[in-house]
Amino acid sequence: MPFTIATWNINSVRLRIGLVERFLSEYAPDVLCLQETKCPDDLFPHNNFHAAGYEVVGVSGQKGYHGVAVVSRRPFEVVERRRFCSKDDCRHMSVRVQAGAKSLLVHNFYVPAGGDEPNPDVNPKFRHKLDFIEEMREVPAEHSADSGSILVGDLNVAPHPNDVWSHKQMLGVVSHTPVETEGLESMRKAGQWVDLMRHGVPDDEKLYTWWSYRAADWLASNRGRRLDHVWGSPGMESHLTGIRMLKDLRGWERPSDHVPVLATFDLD
DNA sequence: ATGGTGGTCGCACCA
Repeated sequence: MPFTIATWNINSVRLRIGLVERFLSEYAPDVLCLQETKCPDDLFPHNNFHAAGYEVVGVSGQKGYHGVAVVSRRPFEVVERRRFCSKDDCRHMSVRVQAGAKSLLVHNFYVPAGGDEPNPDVNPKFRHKLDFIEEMREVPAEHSADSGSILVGDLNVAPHPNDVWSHKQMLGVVSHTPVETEGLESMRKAGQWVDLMRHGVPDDEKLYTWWSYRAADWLASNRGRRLDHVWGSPGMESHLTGIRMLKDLRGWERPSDHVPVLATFDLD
C-alpha cells in the first residue's frame, strides 16, 4: 500500500471547505496538512472531514490569522504544537503516524511571510521570519531503521533559482532574497533534511506551488513561486515514488493562491 | 493590484 501525504495552504478552511472536500474525494491522500486555516479550534469544520472519511483531526488554530491542521485516514497522535520566536502564533504541529513499516514523524509548518521590505532593521516582520527560520534549525530529521520524518508546509521561501519565474528580478523580493534562501538551505542542511520536491529534478526545471491573486491572468503570466515544500529525513527519497504540484486546483472556483503538493511513498 | 478576516457596514491588517 502506498502512503500519500499532501500539504496545502488553504487560506481559510471554512471558506474553502468545498474545495477541500473535492480534493479529498479526487486525490484521497492518507494525510493532509493544512496551513492558514484562519479558524479557531472550536469552529474547525470537523464534521465535513468526518463525512469525507477523515476521522483523525489535529488542529492548532486561532482567530483570523495563521493556523495549521492535520487530517488523516490513519490513526495518529499529536506530538507537539510548538511555538516559535516566543509568540503565540499557530504555525506548527507535529504528529506521528504509522505508514507501512515505518513510524513517521510529520512536521507541518507555516513560516511567517515576512512583509514587503526585506530589511530586518526596519521591518519587524522580516526580522521575525529570519528568526523563525533560525529557530527551525532545532528541528532535526529524526530517523532510524524503522522510523523517518517528513517536514511539509508553506515555508514562504522559494530557495532555488528556478523556484521563481525570474531569479534576477526576484532577488530583492521577499521569499527569494539571498538571506532567506541561504538561511532556509542552511537550516535544511543543519537538520539533514532532503528536499524531496527537487530530488531528481533537473536544475533548469521550474517548480511552482503559488501564483499571486494580483495577476490579471495567473495562468497566462505564470509568475509562480515554490513556497510550499516537502522534505524528508535521509533515506526517504529512496521510498518516494511520486510528487505532484496540483496546478489545476489554482483554476478551481474561488481558489487558494497555493496549490496542494501531493507526495507518494512506498514504505512496505 | 487581489483576496480573507474582523468588526463595523467603509476600513485596517495580513498575505
